[in-house]
Amino acid sequence: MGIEPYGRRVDGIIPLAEARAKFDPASHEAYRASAEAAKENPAHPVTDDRPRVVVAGRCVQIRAMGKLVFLVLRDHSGDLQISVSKAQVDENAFKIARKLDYGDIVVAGGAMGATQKGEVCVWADRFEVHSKSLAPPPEKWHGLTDTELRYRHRYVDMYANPETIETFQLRSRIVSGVRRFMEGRGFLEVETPMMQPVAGGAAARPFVTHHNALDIDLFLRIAPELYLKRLLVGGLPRVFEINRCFRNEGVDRSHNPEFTTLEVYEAFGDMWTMLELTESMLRNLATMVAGSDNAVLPFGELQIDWSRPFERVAYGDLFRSILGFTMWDSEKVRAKAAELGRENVANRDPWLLVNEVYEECCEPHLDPARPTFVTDYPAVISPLTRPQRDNPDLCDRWELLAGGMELGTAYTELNDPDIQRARFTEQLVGADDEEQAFRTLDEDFLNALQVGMPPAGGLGVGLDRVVMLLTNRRSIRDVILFPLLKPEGD
RNA sequence: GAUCGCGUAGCUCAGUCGGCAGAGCAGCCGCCUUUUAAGCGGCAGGUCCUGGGUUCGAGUCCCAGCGCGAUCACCA
Repeated sequence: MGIEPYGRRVDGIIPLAEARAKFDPASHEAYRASAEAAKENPAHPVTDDRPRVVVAGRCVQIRAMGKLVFLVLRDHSGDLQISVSKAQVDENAFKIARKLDYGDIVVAGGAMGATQKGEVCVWADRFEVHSKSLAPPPEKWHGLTDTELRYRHRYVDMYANPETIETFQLRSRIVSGVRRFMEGRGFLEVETPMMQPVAGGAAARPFVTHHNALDIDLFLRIAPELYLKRLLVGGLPRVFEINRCFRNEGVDRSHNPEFTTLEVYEAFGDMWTMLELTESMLRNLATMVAGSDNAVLPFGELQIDWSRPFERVAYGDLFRSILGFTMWDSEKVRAKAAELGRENVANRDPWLLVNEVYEECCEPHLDPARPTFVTDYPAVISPLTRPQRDNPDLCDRWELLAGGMELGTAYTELNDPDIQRARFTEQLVGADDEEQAFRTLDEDFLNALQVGMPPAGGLGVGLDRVVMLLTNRRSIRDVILFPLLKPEGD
């Protein structure tokens, strides 16, 4: 047909939703009345004051009715019907419309009007295909439901399932909302190494890579913590980073090997300033998503209320209320751990057993519909946290849980280099061979603490999980554009 | 890593007791100026995930593998 199937630049395109909003019933009625009159009396002038638009989109529905073709275009803003009448476009454009395939990317221009059935549509006088789609389209009624195909061919999922593109548009607004909030509080966004010679700041297996020119192994970071604290030492009092972490561990509905975190450090703050900040930020985001101050958002079967103050409970209080004895009662803790099937309970650190009992027995009792701060964690499981002055078994740390997931953790940072070195060393003693391979002592970080780090509050939040909760997506893969899958075998 | 479930046309899915491989949509052809997942009529479309085994005969039963999902484990 002598046409360029892959298009060219087009100016003046507006989103489909914007075009739809331009529809004006009065001018459309006036046009129809004058067209009717002209039919009976050819001398009657046809007046057409309907708004004119130029739009583009991917074709998702086609109904060809002889000399009239109805099609529905879809873009990031929504769907809009285009009506192509043989009488209103040139011969070639009509032939193109007749030969249209699902998935073609189309430009149409014309008057915003409506059909006899009242469907708002563009009555095209311009019609062009700017990209042919050669791949067969997904089924139009059921859509693309195969989860594997949705993740592997996200670009198809995005146009076949509008809620997918909506989720990622919302994710973008949430992340930029986090950024605005943090900047509004006077925090400076920074970027610290993703490739680290020592993988520190969390207890997780890292990915290993290799730098050829330097001939050294590097680890993809499991946390930015130790670098952000160096910035406190260097004199930046309020910093945050939004970036990827990588953990070489299992994959499930709430874990992807690469994930996005917000980490925050505030000089002269503590776990409580971080708690206030986190609660304000999440309430802020939920209000934005809900579009009202009454921020109750659905998450599966749950209705999570983000507008009320979050629950707060001390780790030890929760422990006692559920188990009926205190966590300092190491005999009962051992007995309970043994009952839960733990091996070798006599020789293990009692606080590690406390935490295992806690995670198995207490965490499931928290109301998943209520965001909850659990405070005052055992010090043993928190080596980067400052122990409490009057009770060194505990430390100034909280975790935030909601929807049955851990959303984040914060602490009053440990800034005593001697205690920090002792903590790191204890960890290394407990490490098995595999851990020894990647968990080495970060001497430079300890050196930074010796230079002197101000007391500080620090925070880490899993942004993917925040997005899950705020957009009501049950799998982390639904909020990560390209989640990790095994390569397709052959 | 463990257990369970699933894998059939481009897509969404049926397929009975082991007996010729099916439907709808998409595609192709013809007709049609008002359709709303669907105008009307016709045609074509297969590595039944892969490899073995049992059987006269396997999409179906058995074994092994691959992929995806769910649950668990791991994840201070």
